[in-house]
Amino acid sequence: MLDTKYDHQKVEAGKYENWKSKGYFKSGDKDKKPFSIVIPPPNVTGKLHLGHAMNVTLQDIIIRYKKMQGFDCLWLPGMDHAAIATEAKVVKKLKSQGIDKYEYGRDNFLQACWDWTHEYGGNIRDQWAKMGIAVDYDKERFTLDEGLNKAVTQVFVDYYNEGLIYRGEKIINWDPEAKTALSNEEVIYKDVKGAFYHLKYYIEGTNDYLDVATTRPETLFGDTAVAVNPEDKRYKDLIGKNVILPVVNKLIPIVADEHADPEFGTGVVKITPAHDPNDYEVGKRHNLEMIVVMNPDATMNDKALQYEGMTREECREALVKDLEKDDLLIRIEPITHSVGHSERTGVMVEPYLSKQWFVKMGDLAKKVLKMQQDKTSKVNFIPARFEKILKHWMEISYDWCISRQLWWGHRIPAWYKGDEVYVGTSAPKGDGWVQDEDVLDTWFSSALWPFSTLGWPDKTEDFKRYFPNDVLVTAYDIIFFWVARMIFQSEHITGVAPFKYCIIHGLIRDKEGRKMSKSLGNGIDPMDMIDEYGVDALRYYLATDVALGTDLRFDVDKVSSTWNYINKIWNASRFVLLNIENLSNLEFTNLTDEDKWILTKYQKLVKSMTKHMDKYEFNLAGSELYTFIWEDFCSNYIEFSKFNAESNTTKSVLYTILLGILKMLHPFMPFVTEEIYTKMPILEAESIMLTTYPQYDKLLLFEEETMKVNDKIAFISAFRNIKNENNIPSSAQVLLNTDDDIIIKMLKLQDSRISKPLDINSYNVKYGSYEATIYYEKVMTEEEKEALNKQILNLEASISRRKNLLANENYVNKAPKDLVAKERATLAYEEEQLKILKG
RNA sequence: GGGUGCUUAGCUCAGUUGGUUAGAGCGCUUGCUUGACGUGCAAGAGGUCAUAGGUUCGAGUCCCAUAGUACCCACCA
Repeated sequence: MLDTKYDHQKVEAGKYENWKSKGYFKSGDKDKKPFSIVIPPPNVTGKLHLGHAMNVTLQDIIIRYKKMQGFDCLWLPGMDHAAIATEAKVVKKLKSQGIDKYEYGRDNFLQACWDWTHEYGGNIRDQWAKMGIAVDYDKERFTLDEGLNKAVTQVFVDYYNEGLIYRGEKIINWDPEAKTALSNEEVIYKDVKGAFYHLKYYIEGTNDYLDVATTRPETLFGDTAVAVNPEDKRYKDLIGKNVILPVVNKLIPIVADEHADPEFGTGVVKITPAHDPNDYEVGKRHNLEMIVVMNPDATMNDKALQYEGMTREECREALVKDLEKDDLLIRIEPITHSVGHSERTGVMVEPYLSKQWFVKMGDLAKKVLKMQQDKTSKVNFIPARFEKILKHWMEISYDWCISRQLWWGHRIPAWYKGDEVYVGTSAPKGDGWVQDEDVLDTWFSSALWPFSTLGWPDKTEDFKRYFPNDVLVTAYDIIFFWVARMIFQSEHITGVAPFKYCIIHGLIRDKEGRKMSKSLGNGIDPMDMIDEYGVDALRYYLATDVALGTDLRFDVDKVSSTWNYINKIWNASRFVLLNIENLSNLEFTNLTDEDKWILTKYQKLVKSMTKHMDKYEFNLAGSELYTFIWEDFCSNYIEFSKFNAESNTTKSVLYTILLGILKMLHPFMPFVTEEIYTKMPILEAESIMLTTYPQYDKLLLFEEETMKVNDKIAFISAFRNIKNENNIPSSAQVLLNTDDDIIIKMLKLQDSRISKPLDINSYNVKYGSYEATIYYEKVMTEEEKEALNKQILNLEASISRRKNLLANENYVNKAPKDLVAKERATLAYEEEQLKILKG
């Protein structure tokens, strides 16, 4: 039997291990229809935060629901090697031991990364277990395991042969801390305080100068031109002439280019093709020399003359001082502008001319846009609006820089010998070939995740059975990084979308709506929540508090009130179990109106729950279930059942409803439902995980009785209202127009019922066919009179509104019939009420 | 500059294909040791659904405009 109190720690203990060891999470039953999800792989060295908790909860709800509906569910778990993130951590760790990465050497370093991976990967698995997620551990993958390495290499080679991957010297985003290239998506723009430095670029052979404004004076060593707009009248005559580059004292041309905006600043731009993406384009158009002025660690190189060896910041300071001394500085104008920073290391990104590998995006993106136009082939986003983010990215997509100057990752399968390049799945024959030192962007491998995890490029059974995936669940901030890339990779490589539905949820913020971050110290560890309130409460809250795609403001009080809800379920179950202990066979003869009422409500609930679950409307599913459990089942049916406790039929109904509730709750709160389920006197299977989801049966609807009981409940409520509002004691005598046992017992009228009217003031209560007169004399206070008047006025207004409505032929003819009928009934009720109030 | 949300009760949020006195949790008021639960029960107060138009018999819901707010993308020499 259940304890008197819900104890989440006790309930959760041991269950996950049991499910896992019994093999309930495993996929592969060929007699069933397949259903597959791949988990968004968390960084192997990371720690699950609330965002992950929400993400895996939603997936687990889907998986458990589909399992109960008879699907062969594969939920494939795994982790991401997270190239730059992991490498940064390992570098830091080695550094703390006094070891330098480069001195340590590639092989040793990689060994250190693997050690780190094995040490931390277990943490994630422990946290998954705490969350209770039904992933198939037999299928677990790692983005850097042998099979995925094979897939990555194959894709690289194929793309190269198709001309979709190329190596070229271009401006890329350089992270001087990690000393690697980054993709545009890995750059975060932040507003920082800076300045426009207005410098004098003297025009050759004159004493005139151009006022050139720059936020980055230290890059002037790489200037190979200044540009003006061809339409700018101020400078038209100067086009083709030269200016003297300050400090360097060399001549550079004045070129005409659209890039220079006459409206912006002075209309003159210095062109540094090797350190600015726009200038790079200008440089290409005008065939300008491209001079890199920095080392990979963003210190100045020999092109910076006497400033060589200084950092960017030191150089700027010293240079500005010197310019001022030489009267080459006009003024410094403070501004706030946005500057790119590395997502991982946080340092200012340096636009940097460098030789890298790229994926040519144009055609791949177009193919995705085309695929999305076809309803049968597209990825369906839920909510649908997020498809626009995908489309937008596909429209603007620039070539993707995929090489990283790191060691922890998939090594690029390219070998060089002099000017020769060889790209292949294994090293070329012959001597003198040297493999590319670089590895691939971590997102290159995760982009293949939906099929590489299933054995592709081999045509494995798993690949044939579980690809394309049915659903992918992720947050909207990852659409650019991951979702978009999975889609174009899959479209090109397999010819189809990687998944049919892409479910997008929001981010978790703190109670004030701020992002959770280390610096603010407002982060909440899901494991702490689980300790305090239990994982069932956390899961239910995360899945049902907000609509899909909306950010959630995390409120501990709500987790706490979810705990109360579970406690309520626990106690209701306790009551039912106490009453059906000796139930051995189900019996549905002689159903009372109340039995029929709850069975009907239950059927309607099943229908609507199935609809919501199928549409991934978990918040709606949650609240309907909540209302049914708390209002219909606990407040009403359980109370009714107390008057019929010995009946085997009542017991059977209690059992049926409780079982159904537990099943429908199970995807949301797996632990407590399992605990209660196993205490039921009749079991469908040894675990609730193996039971089937309730099926809607329209033959079990009893509309007439349902309406009758609805009236009874409304009548009971109206009676209590009158009693409460008027402070009528329980001893007041009551004349009832019905012998209904439920009404009498619910209102506790057994002793105060009378059979004839009394000749004193009375209160009248009426709903539907039920009517009561309560004999209790009381003088009204002014306040009460006022309240009564207000009530009367409201009623009169409502009645007249409703009369107009029902007099409107358009409404009566066009509106659904049952609605019109309901309106008529309400009107009748209101008129009765008015009569009573006017007394 | 382009885009996407949001604005509903004191707070945090729901609100299915438009259907007529708008829901929940928490908070608030009143009463209650009712034999599953005081982590509870019963009753209640509280909203001109941001503003202004339009479509419709009917708008929180659809359309247009405005304001506030948040985020994304681009630009920022």
